[in-house]
Amino acid sequence: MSNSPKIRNMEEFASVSGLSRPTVSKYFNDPDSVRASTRARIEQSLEEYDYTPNIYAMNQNRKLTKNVGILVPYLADPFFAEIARNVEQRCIDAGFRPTLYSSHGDPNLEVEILESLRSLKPAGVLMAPLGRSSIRGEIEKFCNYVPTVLFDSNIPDLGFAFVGSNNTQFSMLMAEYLCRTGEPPCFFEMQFPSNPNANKRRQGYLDAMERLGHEPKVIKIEGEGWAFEEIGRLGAHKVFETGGFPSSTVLCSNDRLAIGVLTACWEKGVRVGIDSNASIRVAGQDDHPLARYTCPPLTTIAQEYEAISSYAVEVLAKAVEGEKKPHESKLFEGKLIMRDSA
Amino acid sequence: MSNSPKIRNMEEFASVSGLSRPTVSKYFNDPDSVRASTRARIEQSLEEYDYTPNIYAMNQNRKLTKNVGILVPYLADPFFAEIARNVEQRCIDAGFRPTLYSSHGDPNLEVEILESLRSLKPAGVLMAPLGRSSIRGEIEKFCNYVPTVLFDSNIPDLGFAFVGSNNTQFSMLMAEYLCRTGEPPCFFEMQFPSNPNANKRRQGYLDAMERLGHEPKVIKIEGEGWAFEEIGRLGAHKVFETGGFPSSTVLCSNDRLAIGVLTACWEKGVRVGIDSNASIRVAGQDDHPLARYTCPPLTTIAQEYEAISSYAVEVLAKAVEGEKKPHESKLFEGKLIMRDSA
DNA sequence: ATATTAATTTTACGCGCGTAAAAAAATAAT
DNA sequence: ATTATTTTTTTACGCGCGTAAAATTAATAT
Repeated sequence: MSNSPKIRNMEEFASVSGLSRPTVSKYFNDPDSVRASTRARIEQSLEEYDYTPNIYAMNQNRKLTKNVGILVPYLADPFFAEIARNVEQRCIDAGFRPTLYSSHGDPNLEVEILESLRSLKPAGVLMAPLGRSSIRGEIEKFCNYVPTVLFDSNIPDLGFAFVGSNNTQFSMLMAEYLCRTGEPPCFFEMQFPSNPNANKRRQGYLDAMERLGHEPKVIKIEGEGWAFEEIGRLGAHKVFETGGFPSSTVLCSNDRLAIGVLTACWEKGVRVGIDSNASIRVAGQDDHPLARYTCPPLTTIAQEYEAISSYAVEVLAKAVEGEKKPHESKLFEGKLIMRDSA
Repeated sequence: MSNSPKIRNMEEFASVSGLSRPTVSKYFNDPDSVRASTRARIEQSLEEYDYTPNIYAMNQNRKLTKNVGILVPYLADPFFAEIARNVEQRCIDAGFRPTLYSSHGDPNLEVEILESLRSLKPAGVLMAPLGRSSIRGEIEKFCNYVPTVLFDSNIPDLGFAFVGSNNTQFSMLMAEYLCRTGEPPCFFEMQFPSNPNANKRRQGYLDAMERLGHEPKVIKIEGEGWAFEEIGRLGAHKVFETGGFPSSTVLCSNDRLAIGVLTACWEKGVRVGIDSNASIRVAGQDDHPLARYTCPPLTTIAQEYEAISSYAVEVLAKAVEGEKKPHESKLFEGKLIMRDSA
């Protein structure tokens, strides 16, 4: 920072601090591992001399780096961008050095990222897998080498733990609300959902309908990939062409599908909402960042972003420290967000 | 891959390949720097023995790593997520090792990321700055150490080059279209835009209006930060409360503001679009990934994602190779995307 | 076949740090 | 003050690789 001579390496920095290099090295590994007076001296020199240890030399010999990989299936989905931001911040707070990756919806890329991640010797990885299309064998191999916590979407018995939402509860909560306030909903989903959460949500819907004594009606639409809005839009149009929805209330498997349905309704001239001149209600699930801004604003179920993020990082920290325990599956409940679409 | 013994380092790998370590090292730095027959031998062993050079040992002594940092201002904005994905892919194609970062709208974080980036000795950095709130001095310092190409949003004379869109042309194109097809538009923007592109867009609007002989009307709304949809929504409500828009056509500075305006219109019961029973037209700029799915679908100007991405990486590659030349500013034109909102 | 040039191998050193073991010093307990 | 304990210093080695210079080999030209 100052006009002091440039420090070239830890040796020189230790010298100007009046300490030995191993002591300084110890400080950088864990500041609390040195005496308070020593720590103070190092931190004072640090302000004066502006030295940063060479990250490559550090990690070359360290058993464990502080690196943590964060892998999400599709970063262009604001939902994942948002949760990734949360997780990233928690990692920093926990003293890790997070790096963000996206599989961009491609199972091969997902594996490639894991492979390149291994060469970074990460302390741990937080991974939201693609889901159905994920190549389980490869991910399993990875988990044997690197402590991995799965989030958002589960792959049974894989990794150290899974942290996510209680998707069954999501749909049950919404289905109950919709039944209470109007015609019992039909359920709108992709025929082959990319993500196992969709199955849980369908089941939650079916359970709720049975318990309330209504006949469940599930609509499965075609479409592959991660362009959910377009899939929802085309699916809804197909429904309109083939007699329309079996109920005036449509519970979508997720918000992005719902956004597509809203678009299709607009294109078809169908009014959506809860006021008197609307003819259909549409609800989603996830509380997508833009759900508040659809027309009408989307009634949905909010995920516990912060809780999921902080718990996932908490569990990962334990895994990194070598804690052994049976595979845990922690689920957070969702909250109903009532807006004007349903 | 096979049942062959595990390779521990480059020495061993060179040995089983029947070559010397320096030759193998040379290969990994640049496969084309060794004879074809040698290359073939290495690649054959590579398949058989599954060896990857230690990335930390490599980068410790290399003058230049293959790392490239990609920094965007706000990753939860799908527009930036999408362009980041493009840029990332181009970097990989060019043989770099990209890492993605987001400033999350925070100027201090932007600087922090640059600082931590320096310790990674990156070959270069592709940076979309926050804009107005960016701390120019700190970024300038960084650019003196690391070849940096700015994209999306410019900071005058900073970095090796700037690659972005011709924002003046964007607004001119849209303003002309709107004048041609209906009432001349007013311009809707934030009072203190976070991003200099907004100024270019306002100027393009003003120029077009003058040239076409219409009186320009600029509406400046309050709001800070990156929650553009909410800022647009609240701003539009304020406009409605104070006499309404001065024109039945509203050209928004960007799509996210426009999405907020659409929401406000819905909440106010104002019909948006180009059909007979609509009372207002709304247009955006950027072709946000969700612009197609608003109700009504948003008329907008599409950025040349691919062209910007590939040109930015191309220029960066030159900068990395040490090419010296005056600061270049490359701008790409936008395309009008006609939908139902205007 | 011989000289010329380019590619490769040998040899050798260094990078910046982690880390282990033993010796010395500082602190705490008795 | 003496002993026990914790912290720091010394000493020493190694990690996996980059890279320079000299020696060797292979490819090309004459």
